[in-house]
Amino acid sequence: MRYFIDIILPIPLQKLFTYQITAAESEFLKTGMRVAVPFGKTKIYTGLVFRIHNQAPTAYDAKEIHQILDESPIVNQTQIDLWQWMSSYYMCTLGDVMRAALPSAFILESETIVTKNNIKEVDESILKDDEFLIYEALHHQSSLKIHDISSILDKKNVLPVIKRLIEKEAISVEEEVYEKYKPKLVRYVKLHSNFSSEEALQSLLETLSRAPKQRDVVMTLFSISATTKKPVKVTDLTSESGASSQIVKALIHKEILEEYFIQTDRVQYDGEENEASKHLNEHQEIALKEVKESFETNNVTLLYGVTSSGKTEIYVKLIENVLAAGKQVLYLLPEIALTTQLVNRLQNYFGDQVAIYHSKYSTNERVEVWNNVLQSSVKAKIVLGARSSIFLPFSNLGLIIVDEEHEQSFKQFDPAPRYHARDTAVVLAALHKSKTLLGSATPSLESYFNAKQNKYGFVELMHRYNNVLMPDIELVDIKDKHKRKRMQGHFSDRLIEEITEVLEEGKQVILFQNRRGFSPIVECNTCGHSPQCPNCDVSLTYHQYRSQLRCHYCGYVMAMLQDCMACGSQDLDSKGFGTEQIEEEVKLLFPDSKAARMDLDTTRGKYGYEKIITALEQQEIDILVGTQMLTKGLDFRNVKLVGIMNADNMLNFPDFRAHERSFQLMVQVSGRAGRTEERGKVLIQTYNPYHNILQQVSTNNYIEMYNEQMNDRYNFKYPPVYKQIKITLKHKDYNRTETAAIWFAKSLRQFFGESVLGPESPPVARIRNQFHKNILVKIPKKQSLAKTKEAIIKINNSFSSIKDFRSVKVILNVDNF
DNA sequence: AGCACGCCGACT
DNA sequence: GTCGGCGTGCTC
Repeated sequence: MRYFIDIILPIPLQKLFTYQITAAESEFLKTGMRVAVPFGKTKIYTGLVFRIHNQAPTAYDAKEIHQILDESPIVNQTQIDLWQWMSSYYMCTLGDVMRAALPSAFILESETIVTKNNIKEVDESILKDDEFLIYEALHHQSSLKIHDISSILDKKNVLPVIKRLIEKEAISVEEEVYEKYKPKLVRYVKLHSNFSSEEALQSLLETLSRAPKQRDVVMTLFSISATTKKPVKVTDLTSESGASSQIVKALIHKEILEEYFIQTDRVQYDGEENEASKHLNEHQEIALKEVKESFETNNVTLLYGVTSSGKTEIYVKLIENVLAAGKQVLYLLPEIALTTQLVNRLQNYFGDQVAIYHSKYSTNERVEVWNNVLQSSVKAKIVLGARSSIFLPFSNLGLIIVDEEHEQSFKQFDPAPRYHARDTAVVLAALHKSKTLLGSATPSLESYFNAKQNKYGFVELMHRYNNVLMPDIELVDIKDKHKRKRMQGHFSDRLIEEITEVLEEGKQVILFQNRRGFSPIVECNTCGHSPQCPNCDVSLTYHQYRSQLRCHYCGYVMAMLQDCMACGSQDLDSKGFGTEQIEEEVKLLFPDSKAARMDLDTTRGKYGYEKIITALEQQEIDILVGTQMLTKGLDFRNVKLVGIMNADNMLNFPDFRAHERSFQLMVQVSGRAGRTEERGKVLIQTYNPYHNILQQVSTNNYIEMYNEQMNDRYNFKYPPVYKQIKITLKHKDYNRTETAAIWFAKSLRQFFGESVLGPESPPVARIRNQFHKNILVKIPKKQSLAKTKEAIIKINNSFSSIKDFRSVKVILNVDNF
């Protein structure tokens, strides 16, 4: 009997790969364990065991595996089931899903290691110059990596040289796989065992009397271990005794102290233990009861609670119930380390049972969380994380909460798998036979639609906590203000009045402008030329701080121009405005107040975001200018006024969801105002105060917005009424992209007729020197999604068998919103 | 996706 | 003449 395994490789290939194993290996291996396998001519890849069987492949000889990497599975069957669902629903390969799911430290790659061939002496005269250089280098170093060789020879392609050296039997190469995850070891010290007896200790202290500093260290060690009765960390010892690490080193060297290491988690919560959860008010109690009732008949429930209604407290009560039943909880929230505020709250209630998982975590930190979840450790009873936390190895999930359910950052756009974490969470919960709670103050149309169709349960929470009034929203017509010359820069007289008043009261202001930088377009007043990105079809955005022009699509940067590139005129003007410009105007208008800015440029780095939030909480900032980052669930006690600088640029965004998004964004930003006793104020500046969406925002009328938008969605066949798949073609040659797109669309029309839209060039037709074309397939509810996808895959296959089109990249995006 | 192989222009 | 550019095909 022969044994084989089918494995998933982290590459975008549809097929699984079959390798040979021995009988013993077949006993040991389980689905979900990692193996290192040779792949292609040289490389060694990490694969995940999918299936163990006895069917020998017919078309080829299966290779043997290189190594088994795990003692027990790191991925469970439920996860594999989820991966399969994702790969079929989102039209990507299992390898794509695997790559996204596993922390990168789990996916090892081999590195080619070059060593000297010691078997026989090499006649150095037959070596050419570059060959000799490497041969020579190996006399000093026992092994070299490809990268080292590149730098020795100072050229990119060194493989031919290596090949020649192998032929001359001067060197040999091997592939080395190494573990990327390094457990964090903390250095501890204790008294060397030589001095365990009373006399030895006595004589030691005498010897040390002539070395006062060393004596101090030893005495400090005694006092620390006497008070804490725990192992003593080297860092604690040095800081307590004030001695340098050199002295400790010397003591270790003299065998007076002994060092040892203990493996520790990188992320630890060392705050206070459980604070009892808060009492719910009557509205929250009712909502909680309704959610529980809803879960009796529905797998998914939508909790629609206005901003500041205290949804979190309801979540906390539900989490308590699930924990009491001995199950795990996944709490999903939108991207960014917005977590801080919520993390603190949850840790106050649940202590170190809360684990956190998001993109700013290092790969080592992720492995630790993964392992804690895998072992159902108490440290990971509750996982709080961004979209990728749906991939963690839960074994008995009791509840998934998707907070701020409407947020678009739950959808991954690039790379594949292009999944929506909210929808995937619903499937994941179903696999665990548990429940999903979606929460939002501005539900996405699709979730509200699902609730209305009775697909989801529905619970409302319409009272703000402490009965704080909803903010008072005022629309300011800046067209009129411009006419009457009542504008100063981008500030209307009304906004200035309100800001002044709020600042006098000692309260804070948030100004929202959904565009970063100083101004998006720089234009020459003489010839009208404006600097464009060389790689993308967009004009460069002026960033005054650092005086640069930048492309927001590819990251291209150049110094700000002194004179026009086309005509040399020095009369340059900037059109449009971003957060930077607003911040500057604030500083001019309110010189006595402290202004700060929060956008992608100021929140880089692991703690960039937190710093600004803390400063705002500590009231070190009076006026905060920011992009949509501001909307993400922040809870500020002292903010009384929110100003939206320009509502029109969001409303006019060319996307079928622009109106829905604008509504959500504006309601969410408005919710930041007046979260305590006092009623907050919101000013929205716009050229078109009669726009329906603005009217609906100002009256907080979600239902009216929903009905009106749904009407459009019905009429124009958009989601959630129709399903939709977007196909994007990319290539560096415009004509080829176009012919390819026309061919693709034509083939699609043969199947789907009028449901196919395009091909169309997106607003930014070229990004990073690649031309884009979009085709949209609209799928009526009654049309089979599976059959549609099958047809698309078939078309895609015949597409890529056409020679001219093979180099055109095709991106399939299911539910591209 | 990588990576090797193979075929063409621009340099020592 | 080689170096390195990229188009093509394959990976158990």
